[in-house]
Amino acid sequence: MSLQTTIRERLARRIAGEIALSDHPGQTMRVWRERFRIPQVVLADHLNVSPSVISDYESGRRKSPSTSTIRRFVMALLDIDEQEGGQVISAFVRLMDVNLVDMNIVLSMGEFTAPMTAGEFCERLGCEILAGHEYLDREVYGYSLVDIESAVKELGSDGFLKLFGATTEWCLLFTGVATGRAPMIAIRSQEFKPPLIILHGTEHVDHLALDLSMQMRIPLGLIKTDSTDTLVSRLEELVS
Amino acid sequence: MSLQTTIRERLARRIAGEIALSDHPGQTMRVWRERFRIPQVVLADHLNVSPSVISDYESGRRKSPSTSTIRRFVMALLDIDEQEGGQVISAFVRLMDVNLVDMNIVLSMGEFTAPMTAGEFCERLGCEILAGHEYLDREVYGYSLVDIESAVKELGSDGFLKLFGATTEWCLLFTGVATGRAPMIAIRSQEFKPPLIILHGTEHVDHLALDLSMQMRIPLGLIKTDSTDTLVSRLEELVS
DNA sequence: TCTAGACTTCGGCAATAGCCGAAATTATTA
DNA sequence: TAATAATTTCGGCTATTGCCGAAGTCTAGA
Repeated sequence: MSLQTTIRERLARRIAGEIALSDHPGQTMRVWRERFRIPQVVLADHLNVSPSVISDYESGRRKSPSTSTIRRFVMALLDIDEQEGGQVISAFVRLMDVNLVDMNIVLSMGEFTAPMTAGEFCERLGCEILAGHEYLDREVYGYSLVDIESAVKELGSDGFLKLFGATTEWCLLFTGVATGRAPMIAIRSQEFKPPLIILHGTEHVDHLALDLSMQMRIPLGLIKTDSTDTLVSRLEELVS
Repeated sequence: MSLQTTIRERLARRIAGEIALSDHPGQTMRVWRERFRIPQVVLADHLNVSPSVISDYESGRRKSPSTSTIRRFVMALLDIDEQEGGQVISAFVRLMDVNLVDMNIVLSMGEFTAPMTAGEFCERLGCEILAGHEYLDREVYGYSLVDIESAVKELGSDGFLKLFGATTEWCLLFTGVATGRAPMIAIRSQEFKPPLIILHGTEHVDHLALDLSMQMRIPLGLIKTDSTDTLVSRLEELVS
């Protein structure tokens, strides 16, 4: 069994488990279908059913789908994604080794359909750039939104290593930030650096954080959006 | 959300996912119920159904149970185990951080209902003792059977650390062993040592492995059983 | 504004699931 | 060996699911 197969099986099991345990399995089915960005008609076609069948499930008409329905649903998501290059599967692969999504450390992540520059990304997010203006033409391929408090509590240094290694070429956003220095210090000790760092959850960024940003030649942004949920929504809009 | 809750949720999702994805969900339900060592009558009573209902599911009379059935089943397993001290949940907790069971690194594990000495464990397994006879009175609380080839391929040194840290006071068995030196070298570099090491998969153990065993003061056993599956079965008999 | 695409709603029907309870079988324990 | 406990089998009944297909709604794009 290859590692790739193991990862696909683990992702399948993760998805199937979430659906099976959900109080609203239909809603959870929709969440995952939307994460895979597969239209109902495409999924229905793949499963040899009418699109209304998918809609009936997702809308909750059937309160308790059978296990065979779940299995066919999940396998279809993975098969279709693989036929299209495995984009979503690979996004999850990057982070599953240290179970970041499970532990609510990574609140949201996504790969852009086309890369954009750090400057363009900040502009679309309405993000204030504090440092590293001269590096804003770097390309960014995706983002991970990290809850710094959970990360510090629950990850050892090897976990941080994997977190940062997994997100090379992706913007790292940190929420729940106090001064900004903790994530910058953590990143400084890593070999791999993200192309862009964005902080969220504070009005004031420590000048040490700014210094580290300049020292590492990583642009540093700040979002003062009030709510983490709002930030998650806006980020997810950028990848849809 | 506490870490403990996270672990329980992850275990629930793991179990539910396995059942939902299985070609024979009833069999998988039985496998997990037996891992939790819960009789059908106890589970039925907890779920307010007749024992024949559980038997019907597990025997495959219903080919495709609904998600609500799976959810109730899984939650009942966890609830009953918690009412009895969380023995099975804690056995899984020890190993989930590095996803060893997922990756087929740990092929089997179990906690004894009562601790036994290293000597007694070896005797019940029909295991030849190569070294460390004077340490055989140490108590052993459980076992983990590790596929050394998978472990070496897929674990970094931090993974080994967690593997060995998690199994303190449990016998470590290694299968797929060639000479025996690799696991001994790996263990030598760890702070925590198991009370007993047993090798499987070779007829001859390298004398360096024996030296390391004596140096670390860990009894070393050897099982020449032909089949890994047979070993798994016999180990599982010891914890039932 | 119109068209196309995506999704929803819902009636209807066949198939299957959920469960009871009785009787039988198998396994365990005293 | 006998009693007890655990599990299985199966008929039967009600409830729900799986799915079709038609018609409708909403959104996006030309």
